[in-house]
Amino acid sequence: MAVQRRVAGEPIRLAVPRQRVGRLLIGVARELRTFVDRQVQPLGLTMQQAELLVWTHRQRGATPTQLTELLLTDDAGVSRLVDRLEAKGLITRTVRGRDRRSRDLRLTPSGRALVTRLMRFAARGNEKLLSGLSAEETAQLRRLLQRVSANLHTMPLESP
Amino acid sequence: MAVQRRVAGEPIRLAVPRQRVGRLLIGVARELRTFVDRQVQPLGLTMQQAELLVWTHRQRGATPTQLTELLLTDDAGVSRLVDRLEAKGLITRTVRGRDRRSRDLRLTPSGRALVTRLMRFAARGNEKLLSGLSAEETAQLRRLLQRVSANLHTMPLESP
DNA sequence: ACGCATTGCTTGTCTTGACAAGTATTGTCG
DNA sequence: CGACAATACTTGTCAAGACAAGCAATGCGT
Repeated sequence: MAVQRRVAGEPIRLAVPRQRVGRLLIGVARELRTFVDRQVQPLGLTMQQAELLVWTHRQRGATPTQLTELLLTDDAGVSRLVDRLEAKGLITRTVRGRDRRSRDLRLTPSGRALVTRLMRFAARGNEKLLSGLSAEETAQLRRLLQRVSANLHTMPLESP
Repeated sequence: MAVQRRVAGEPIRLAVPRQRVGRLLIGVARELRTFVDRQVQPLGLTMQQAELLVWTHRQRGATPTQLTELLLTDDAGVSRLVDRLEAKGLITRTVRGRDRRSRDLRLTPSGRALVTRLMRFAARGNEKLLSGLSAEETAQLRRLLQRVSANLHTMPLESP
C-alpha cells in the first residue's frame, strides 16, 4: 500500500470522478493516504510508520495494544509495523517488567530525531489539506464522517 | 486488504476515536470498505471485485483502461483483479480485434448471475449507509469530500 | 518505410489491511 | 492450588494499493 520509490514533483494522478458518496469517500481517503505517503517518503517512512513514531513519542512507553486504537488498525498490523521500524533502527521493543506479555516501545535517538522533523510539517500539511474549508465546514465534515461511521457500526450484515 | 474468511454476525470492531479530520476520513473509509467486503464475502467476492463485475456489466466490452478510472486504482491493480475474477470463472479476457494491445472483458454466465444479485442489495446498502443523513447533508458531504480532493491535487509535495 | 515515442497491459516488489490460528503470560473461580 | 478463560503478541495467508520496469502493438514524423 505504500510508496517507497518515486521521483518527486509529478502531480497526483487521480481525480475522483463523479460517483456514489461511499465510493467518493473511499477514493478521497486513498488519495489522502497516498499524498501523505509521498510526503514522508524522503524520510524513508510511510504514513503508518510516521504515525506510529509520533504516537510513541507522545506516549512514552506505549504498548502495541494502545497504538492499535490510535492507528486504527489491528494488533497484527502494529506488530509488523514495529518489525519494520525496529529493523530501521528507529524504535525499540522490550519485554515489559510488570506484565511480561506486553511490550515496551521506545524511540531510539535517530527515531526521536525523525519525529522532530515529522511534527514540524505534519501540522502544515493538515492545514493545507483543509485550506478553503472554514472551521465550520471542517466541523461539519467531521460530524458527517462520524455519523457515517456510527451507521456502519449499527448496520447488520445482510445476506445477499 | 480484503476479507475472505469470516464468520458472519459479529459487530464491526473499531469505533473511530477522536482524531484529526484527515485521520478520521481515512478511518471511516476503511471501515466502509471492510463493511462492504464483509457484505459480499458470502458471494466469494471483495468490494473491488464486485465493483469490477458491475461496471463490466454496465459497459459491455469494457477494457481494463476504462475500468482503471472507475475503480479508482491503477492499471496494474485492474490487471490482477481480472486475474482473480478470471480464475473464478466470472469474467473473460480476450484480445481486442481492432487494437491487439487491448483486452475485451466480458462476463460469463455465472458472472452475469452474480451481478444480478449484487445490484439488488448494493442499493440497499448505500441507503442504509446514509440513513439519518438528509439529502442535503449527503450533498454537503459530497461537496466537502470533493473540496478536500481538489486541495490534494493542487497541493505541492513539500520536503520536510 | 524507418526509427521512435506512445499506449495497453503484465509482472515484480514492498507495504498495509483483515482475518485465523498459535504461543506465552496473567487472571479468575471453584 | 489447578483448570480454564482472558490478554498481549506473533505469524501465516490472501487481497489490494502504489510504484517500477518490461513487452508487444500502434501511431507519428520525416
